[in-house]
Amino acid sequence: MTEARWLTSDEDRAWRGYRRMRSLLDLQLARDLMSDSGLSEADYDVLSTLSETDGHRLRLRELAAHLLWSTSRVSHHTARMQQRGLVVREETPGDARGSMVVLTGEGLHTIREAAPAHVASVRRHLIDLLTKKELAALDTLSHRVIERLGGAAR
Amino acid sequence: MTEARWLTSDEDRAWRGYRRMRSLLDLQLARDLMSDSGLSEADYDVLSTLSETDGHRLRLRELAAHLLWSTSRVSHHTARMQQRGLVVREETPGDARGSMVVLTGEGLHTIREAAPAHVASVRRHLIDLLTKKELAALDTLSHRVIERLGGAAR
DNA sequence: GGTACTTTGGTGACATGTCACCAAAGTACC
DNA sequence: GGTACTTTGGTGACATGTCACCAAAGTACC
Repeated sequence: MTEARWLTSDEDRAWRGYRRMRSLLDLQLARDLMSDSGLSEADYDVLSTLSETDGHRLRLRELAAHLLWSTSRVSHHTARMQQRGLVVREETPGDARGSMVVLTGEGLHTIREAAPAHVASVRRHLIDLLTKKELAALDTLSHRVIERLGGAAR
Repeated sequence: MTEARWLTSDEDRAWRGYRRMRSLLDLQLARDLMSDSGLSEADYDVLSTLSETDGHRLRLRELAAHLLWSTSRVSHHTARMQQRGLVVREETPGDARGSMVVLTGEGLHTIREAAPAHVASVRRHLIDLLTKKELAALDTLSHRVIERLGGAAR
């Protein structure tokens, strides 16, 4: 390791701040989302990812790649969401192994109802608290980190 | 709601970037930590929190407050860590309900061994990728968000 | 010191996520 | 078209986290 072994006090402060923001923000957004719409963050992510695609459908493996989840997790989670009527699985034309996860009408309705309150929550607890410069810095630095982690941003 | 209903494209880009950085960084740090030291992030957080206190001990409830965990979660998790010899529970003098979670010698040794590699991982994947200004912006904005969320930073 | 209320931590049932493994289908190449 | 290999998605066992609930102890106040 050619890098310094410890964090400077500025670095440590920023790192702890980031971690704490991350935890608190997560908790708050999850609380708001559950009380406003009865959805978990996982549910919301699945629904919103699907709603942004053509035909409101994705192969299970692609959905997993978008969400950065294992296929196993997607398989289990969508099975539960299917029980609740939010998605269905359909066969993939041309690949008999394939499983398409498709938004139902109810799923689409659910995400459309849930989105405005969720966006408001994100604004209230994060976006509206940042200056233009901070927002720009967050954008730039996060995309740099993503790139280094090979995260082929969507 | 007096706020705008949607995010502008700059805001949306920053928000998605933040979320993706958060997920990728978590996965990478957890992977590094597990392969370097055999610890989960939860284990690491418990050990490092305790190691920073006087006497390397904290009442269960205080530990929960530091970690932003439920007492139930701390109870379950420390029971498992006790099995592995990393912590023990002791009675609290002066409060017969109380449970002190105390780092064992092995727990202290474990966190001391684990810390340098973890710090290096944090540097490599985040800190060293940021400019001075970005680091300062991250510090400032995260503490502002924490404050609004009533998160009485430690 | 008795009564009502609060705090603390634990527990078991259940929800969610991970891991190892598998079967079926697809692909490459002869 | 047969053989070896890869990809896809599912499954069950298990690890981890959440939730509702409880018992025991502590506190306040008369």
